[in-house]
Amino acid sequence: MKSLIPTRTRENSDVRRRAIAAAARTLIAERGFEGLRTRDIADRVGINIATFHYHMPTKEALIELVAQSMRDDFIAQSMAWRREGLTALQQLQHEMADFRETMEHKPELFAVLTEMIERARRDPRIDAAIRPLQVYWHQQFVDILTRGRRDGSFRPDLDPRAAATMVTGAMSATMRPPFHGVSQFDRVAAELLRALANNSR
Amino acid sequence: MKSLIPTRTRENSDVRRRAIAAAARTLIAERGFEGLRTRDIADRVGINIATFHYHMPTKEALIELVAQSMRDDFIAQSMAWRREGLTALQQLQHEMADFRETMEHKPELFAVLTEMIERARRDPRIDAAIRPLQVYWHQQFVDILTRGRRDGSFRPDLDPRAAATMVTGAMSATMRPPFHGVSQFDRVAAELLRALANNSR
Amino acid sequence: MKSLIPTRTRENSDVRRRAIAAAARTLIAERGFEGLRTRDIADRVGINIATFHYHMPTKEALIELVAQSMRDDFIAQSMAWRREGLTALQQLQHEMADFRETMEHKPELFAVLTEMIERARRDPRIDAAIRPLQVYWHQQFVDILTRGRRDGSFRPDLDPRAAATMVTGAMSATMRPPFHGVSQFDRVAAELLRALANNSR
Amino acid sequence: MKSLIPTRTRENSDVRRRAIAAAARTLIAERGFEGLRTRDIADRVGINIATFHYHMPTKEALIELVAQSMRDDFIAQSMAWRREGLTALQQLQHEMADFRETMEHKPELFAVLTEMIERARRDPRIDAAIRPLQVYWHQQFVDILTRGRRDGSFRPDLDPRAAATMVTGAMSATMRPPFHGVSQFDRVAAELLRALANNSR
DNA sequence: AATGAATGAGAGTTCATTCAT
DNA sequence: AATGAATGAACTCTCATTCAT
Repeated sequence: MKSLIPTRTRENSDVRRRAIAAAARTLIAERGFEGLRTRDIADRVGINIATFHYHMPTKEALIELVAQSMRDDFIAQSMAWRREGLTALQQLQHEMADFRETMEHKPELFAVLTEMIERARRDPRIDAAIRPLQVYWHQQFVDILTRGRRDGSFRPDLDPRAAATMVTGAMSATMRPPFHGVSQFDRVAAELLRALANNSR
Repeated sequence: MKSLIPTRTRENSDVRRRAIAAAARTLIAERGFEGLRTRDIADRVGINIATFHYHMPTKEALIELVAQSMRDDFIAQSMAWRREGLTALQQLQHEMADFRETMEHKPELFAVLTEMIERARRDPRIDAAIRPLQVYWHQQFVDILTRGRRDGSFRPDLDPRAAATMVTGAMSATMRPPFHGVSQFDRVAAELLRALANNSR
Repeated sequence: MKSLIPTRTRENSDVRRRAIAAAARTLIAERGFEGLRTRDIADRVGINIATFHYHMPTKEALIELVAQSMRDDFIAQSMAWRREGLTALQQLQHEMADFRETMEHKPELFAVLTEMIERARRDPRIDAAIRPLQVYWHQQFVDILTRGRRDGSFRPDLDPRAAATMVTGAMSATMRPPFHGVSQFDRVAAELLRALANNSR
Repeated sequence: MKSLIPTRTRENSDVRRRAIAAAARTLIAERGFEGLRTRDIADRVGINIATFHYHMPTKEALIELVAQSMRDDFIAQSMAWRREGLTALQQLQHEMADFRETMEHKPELFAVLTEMIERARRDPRIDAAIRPLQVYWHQQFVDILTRGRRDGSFRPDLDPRAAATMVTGAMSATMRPPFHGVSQFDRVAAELLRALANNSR
């Protein structure tokens, strides 16, 4: 049985860490890892730099925390959005709509994510934290495409893994300069649907 | 007769600038902008940090130089590889082969490029230097796809601009973690060709 | 019980700032602005250069602080020395004695002041900080001379503002090379008194 | 017998040195010793920094050259302005007029001079170069005042050396902030004349 | 849990001076 | 006599981290 009182501090500490991660994300989106300063994060949270380090041993740990928080949010989001009883095509369209939604209303998320992907190249810990997110997302498309190929809505010559990379790659391209933005996304999404469609029947 | 004692090399400014840009590229590929230190560049070139600043006023200027050198190299490369008298499909395959070639033998180039794209988000000067490269590359696919659609080798419902983004996006995805590498590229390239092919005839 | 190991002193910010200003003054007196180095100041105060910058954002700010501290000290001094119920002549003699006192026991003060005056020519912030000090000092003589002219102890044809400049200028001349020193001052002070005296009665 | 040809180079070299000294003066007037950079001087003269050092071994030597050039100019000026057959009072008025003239048309001269006087405090070589100039100027007033006291135009209780310091000090005060400018000078000059005048006859 | 003060290590940049031609 | 290239030594300032309270 847990103590009835102390959760207070535990919670507070956790609240702080979350606040720190959130502030870090905002700043990474604004200035990239390059311009990320622990002091700015502390300022944004409204705490002293020493207090920051009380909650966060090192900057490395912070970055890992951010990576984990990205992954957790993403997975949570995906779970929440999970729909049952849809055709493969419908599910694909939903996935695209979700992506579009995020692009429109939370563009910082993508900014942070792309920074992370870049950093993952050199930092195994970031790679470890981010990879599941990417793999999970990719796998969703693999599943959808496999199902859709089976039920005849997608091309029979489809290679699900390669096609999933094609889909995620094409969508991702619309979140990076120079061809980013929702209108670009819409045209690319439409093209993807045509590219996957089974025209032989 | 020249002195036998190996004097410190005195190169002309242009040679030095090129060497500096090259060293900077290598270091950006290795450590990203985040870990780029002017002193390391100077060391790599084999010059004093003051000499570095003799040739390069500021770090900002250096980064712009690198961006420009990327663009120039890319355009030069494209020109060199330009082939005449090919069908659209053949030309597309050549473009893909060129990409694969670079991915296999000069992977740092892509590492630097993706860093630049990230930075372009916040730095208008980098954006200005990099954008032509991206636009040029994209446009080549637009042209190929337009031609291929006309001659019937590609789908008639193709939206050349969107499809070009799809192609470049899918290819780019294979140069970033977690699904990078030539074998991935080969599968994605094959998938792209199937996705573009005109199956109706 | 306190630790026996002499811990690095932790002072509060205000004490440190004062110490920094004092050290800066000494160094300016010794080497002028030309030779003023932040590291030397830090060394003199016994702190790390980073600690220096914790208390002092920039060198510019430091110089302004020094200017302000000069002004504050000067005004405080003047207030402390203020005497009541003296004739104009007596007050003039007191002013001169005060100047002589400072010249003899705190010559650095004048060295710093003259450096500041020189710098004020190019730096509006220093000018703004130093000017009140100069104006205040000048005005004291204007007041004394006006009073003394009225009561007949000074020449009736006296132009108080011009004469005040003459007095301060002559006195200042004895704090700069090549004719500086107290013995020079004494002779000049005596000459000033004769020059101001009302010989017509 | 001198060579008939080589004077060319000698002259050129001397011309260069003079140009360097002139440029240095301008820059000292503009930015003080604090902001004096050899490169700026070279730029102003229109030569390379290495060429500068060909003509000028060190910065120290340059400063000494400037000091000497100031002295030489001053002495030359004084000689040129020397008038014969004037009363002490007339000569005093001429000296004042000359000062006023310089203040109005060559204010940089005073800016450089005051910088030099400040530097002389710490640099014996500058002191050695500048002192003659100051002594010479001072002595001229000593002579005038002595003569004027003898002929009855100035106060009989005049101490010529102290009074000369008073005169030069008062005049110098009008070339430094905060009370500088020709109108200030005019009032101070008038006051000085009244202060020196013999009112007893 | 929080903070003001402190710091080592290093960052980019500057500058008088020198070298080779 | 002139110069492009090079450099050692310093400079101001920054930043993640730690200490003492």
